[in-house]
Amino acid sequence: MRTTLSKRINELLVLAILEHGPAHGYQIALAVEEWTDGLFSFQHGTLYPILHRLEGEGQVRGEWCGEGRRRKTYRITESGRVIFRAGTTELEEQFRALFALFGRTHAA
Amino acid sequence: MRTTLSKRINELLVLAILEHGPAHGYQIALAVEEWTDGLFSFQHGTLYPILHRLEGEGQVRGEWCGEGRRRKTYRITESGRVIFRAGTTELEEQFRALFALFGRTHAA
DNA sequence: GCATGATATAAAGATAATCTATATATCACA
DNA sequence: TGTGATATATAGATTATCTTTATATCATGC
Repeated sequence: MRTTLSKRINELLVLAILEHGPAHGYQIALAVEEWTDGLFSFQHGTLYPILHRLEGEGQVRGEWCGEGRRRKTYRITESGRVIFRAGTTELEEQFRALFALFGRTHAA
Repeated sequence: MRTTLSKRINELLVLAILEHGPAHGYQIALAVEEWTDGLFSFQHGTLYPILHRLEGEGQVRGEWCGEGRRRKTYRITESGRVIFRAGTTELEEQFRALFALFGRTHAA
């Protein structure tokens, strides 16, 4: 499975939040938890490396802003948008196949 | 996320196949690949440890059969069936929430 | 003024799980 | 008799997350 399912989902979650507008790490973590009714969540030790990874790959762009308290605001890039759309489509196909199999079994 | 998503899915895949009838490891791997159109698959280095784990937890029962070529046929247990149904239901809820978030973003 | 808890980011180290590779062995077919 | 498919197992490398710790600001109550 070329790259871990969880890893792909985590990255898509971050991109999904940023599709709504710029946000910094802490906000992203809160938004994911809120919008999925707590079914998905991030530990910060998980989230920040993901943000750095996505930034390194050019899918998001971070900018330090505000003085005093350091906050890094992330925005999704055009490349990130393309990857987000492709990724969600692919994941949806995968889960259709998965639940088709589960459903077939339920019926049996 | 109490236990890895991938781990849970992998276990559910095995249980789903065994809900259809007894099978040995190699058959399970083939069936998963076939029934999900190659979207999910197992390396044997992944599958056999999972089978041993599930057996240890009483979700499946394995029995050596046939002489000469060693083949271990697995059957799902009653406990495994209960866990399978609960697990698929839970996973479905989780994915409904996930795709609801993705969809909301698509619309934005 | 100061302690506390929420906000905010980062990175090192432990843990968990899969993947890769290797080993072993049978069977069918050419 | 050699090759490729069938069949299981395990050690070791890799990957990714989780836990923990460190640092720092801000608001609130005492």
